Amino acid sequence: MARAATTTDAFNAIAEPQRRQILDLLAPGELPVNDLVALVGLGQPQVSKHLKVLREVGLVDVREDGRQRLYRINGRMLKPIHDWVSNYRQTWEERFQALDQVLDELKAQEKRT
Amino acid sequence: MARAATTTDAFNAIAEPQRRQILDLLAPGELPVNDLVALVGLGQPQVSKHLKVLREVGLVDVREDGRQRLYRINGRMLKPIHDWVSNYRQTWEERFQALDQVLDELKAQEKRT
DNA sequence: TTGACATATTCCCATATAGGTATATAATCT
DNA sequence: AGATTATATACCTATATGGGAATATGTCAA
Repeated sequence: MARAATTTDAFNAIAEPQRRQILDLLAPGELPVNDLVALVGLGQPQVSKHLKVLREVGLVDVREDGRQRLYRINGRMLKPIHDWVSNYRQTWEERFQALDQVLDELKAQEKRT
Repeated sequence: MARAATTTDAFNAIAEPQRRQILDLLAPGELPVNDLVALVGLGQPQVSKHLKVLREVGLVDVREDGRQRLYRINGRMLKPIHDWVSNYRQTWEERFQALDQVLDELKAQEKRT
């Protein structure tokens, strides 16, 4: 068996750095394809193909405007990733937990005084 | 160019569902390979190969114990993913959008008065 | 030492990829 | 209609993949 298709889910779609960059560029607001082409260092067909992948997993929506296609982000599909990764937050945030505890104690003390 | 190697970074490594499952199984605590083989529906060589990928991107650590290798999770490498995804949280948290709207209205009203 | 157990490695194969180039489709302008 | 612009699609190629099967490596036990 080969690797799962990039269009399988958001996990596979965002494994490609260029596609993450495209999403980052779309974050401030919708953009036509050619603007993305100018911003990403890639040819127009390549950008269109990345956009197709992002479309198929629902990470972007398109709107037609004359001969342009305005792409906009739809981050809802990132939630599963966020949820999954969040389960491991404590693994890298132990220090923060300790800090939180200290802060809580300080707060409690402050209240008492 | 082909797809980036699975060992390129955590993004690529966790695109594979079986590898996410392995991490989930390791979440409660370290496990030897054979336990993982029993829990995942895969052959031992396959599991070993997935573990190799996870090792190479630093998502798991190994400890030798006799003839067993005890694998343990190291979620630090998930933080970049968490950070990147978190930038899009507002996209799926409607409450924030509603809140933003309220704030905008308040601002507009404030200007008018 | 011989054998059983635990894990890693090698070889095989079908498949999807990312980027490149050329072309198709569609909308707008002259 | 013909030319130009904006985007999508088709085709090509090198490459890494994930699973299967067989085998290698290493450790313990009798």
